[in-house]
Amino acid sequence: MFVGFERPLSCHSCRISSLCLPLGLNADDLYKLDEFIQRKKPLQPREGVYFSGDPFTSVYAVRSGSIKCFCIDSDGREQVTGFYFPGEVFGWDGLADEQYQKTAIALETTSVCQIPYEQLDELGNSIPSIQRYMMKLISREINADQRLIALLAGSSAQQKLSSLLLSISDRRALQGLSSTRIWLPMSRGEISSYLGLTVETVSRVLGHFQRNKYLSVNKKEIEILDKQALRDLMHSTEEVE
Amino acid sequence: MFVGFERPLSCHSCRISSLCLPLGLNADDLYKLDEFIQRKKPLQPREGVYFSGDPFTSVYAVRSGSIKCFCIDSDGREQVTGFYFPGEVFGWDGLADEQYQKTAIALETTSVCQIPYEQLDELGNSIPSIQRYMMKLISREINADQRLIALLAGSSAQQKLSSLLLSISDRRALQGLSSTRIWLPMSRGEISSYLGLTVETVSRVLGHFQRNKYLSVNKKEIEILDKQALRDLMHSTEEVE
DNA sequence: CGGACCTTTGAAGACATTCAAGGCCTGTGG
DNA sequence: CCACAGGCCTTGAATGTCTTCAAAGGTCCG
Repeated sequence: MFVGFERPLSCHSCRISSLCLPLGLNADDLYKLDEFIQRKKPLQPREGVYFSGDPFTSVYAVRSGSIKCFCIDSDGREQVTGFYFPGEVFGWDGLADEQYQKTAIALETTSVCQIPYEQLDELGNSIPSIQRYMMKLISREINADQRLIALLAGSSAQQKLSSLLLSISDRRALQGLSSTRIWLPMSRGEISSYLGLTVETVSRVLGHFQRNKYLSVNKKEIEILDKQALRDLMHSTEEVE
Repeated sequence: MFVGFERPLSCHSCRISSLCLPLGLNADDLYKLDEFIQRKKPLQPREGVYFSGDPFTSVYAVRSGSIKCFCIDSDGREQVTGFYFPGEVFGWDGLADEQYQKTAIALETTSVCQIPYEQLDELGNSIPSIQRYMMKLISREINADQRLIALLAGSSAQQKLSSLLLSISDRRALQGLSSTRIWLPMSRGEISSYLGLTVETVSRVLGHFQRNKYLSVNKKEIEILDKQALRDLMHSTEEVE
């Protein structure tokens, strides 16, 4: 059974809040749900889960590893719309029009659970708590997206990076991993696309954070040295040098 | 009964695709649904529908007028996350955590239908098509949000404005109104917040569009003179000045 | 008529981008 | 094992877009 955790902490994330525990599912219901969830064999790095235009069949929960969702916009550039870590659910973008709007690929060796929507839907019809839970999951994606909108619309490069790093830190912590030593599965280019910046800017801001001893950066390994400084960065328009 | 239309056309919108017609609801189901939808008395301009922190009770459909949703971010500035026009549904932001994350207010004299979620949920349990429809509605909000994310992350001021104007134009057309002569219910400040720009930039870009004969602008009345030019603007990185 | 608010416009400045070059790491083939 | 090609990341300098600051014109409403 894939296990998740409670509550998203900031933007960037839409967690499955433990499909098992908190919603009053009894063992029987749980078993039914578990029954049709498919554990696919691990995905290789860059391997796709679904592609833009594919017919919508399922949503997915990350078990281990990480996923990025993106689309190609009119001028041919890849636009990343989300990163998903263990315990988080992705794939709702296909529901509205019965085909996926985005492409989802693994950033590293990753395993996901496939949850066929047809069956989830049927199960939801017989078990209201499942239905209600599903709605909350989707709604959570909306909240995460809208927080990202606020971030993109109203923040500086430093604030954006800071927000993303803190979010990943929190999400890693939920997996029981260190919240200060984190490993970024995505490239600088993917970060920059997600945050609406350029690679150079991402690189420079990371350099700046490092010089200020907020972080220590070693390629994709980041150690957060001063979490409070990063948090402060986000709550004020004026900033320490 | 509030009536809606099919398919969102771009970002910025999450339409209710006619709660009545396309989903195989029979007259009976329809009656049940209609029964508990509350038509509230018209809202005055700036009057609130719900406020950030209020307990979640309902989603709302715009019948006439327009709504903006926004939150106040850490530095006290208002961050607009969406505009909603007739036929569109808002309020899902409250579902995940059982309280509204945003504040929703009327931009003009506006009437909305209140759809109590508790009852909608119960109805959904007995009528699967309603349930399924509800999921699609939410999913549509996700798609709209993600398109907005792509717009905010990857576009210039001109592209952002252009995208918003075209979207409003299309949505107005769905109401049977002119798609070229449109009236903006929101202020420049609200537009700028939504698009992640400043008022001055919005004003300048509108001026620029006007000088280029893409638009004719008279305060909140906009006439689109060259829709293709606006569309072209969005699909190329290089542009005719 | 007066004041508040919204909008426009200008000039200066900041922040992020663009362009360019070099470094580092990885994998491949000699 | 080393050489080399190709990513990816970093750094610098110049440019540009958007913002900030400032002021003035409009409009609405008392």
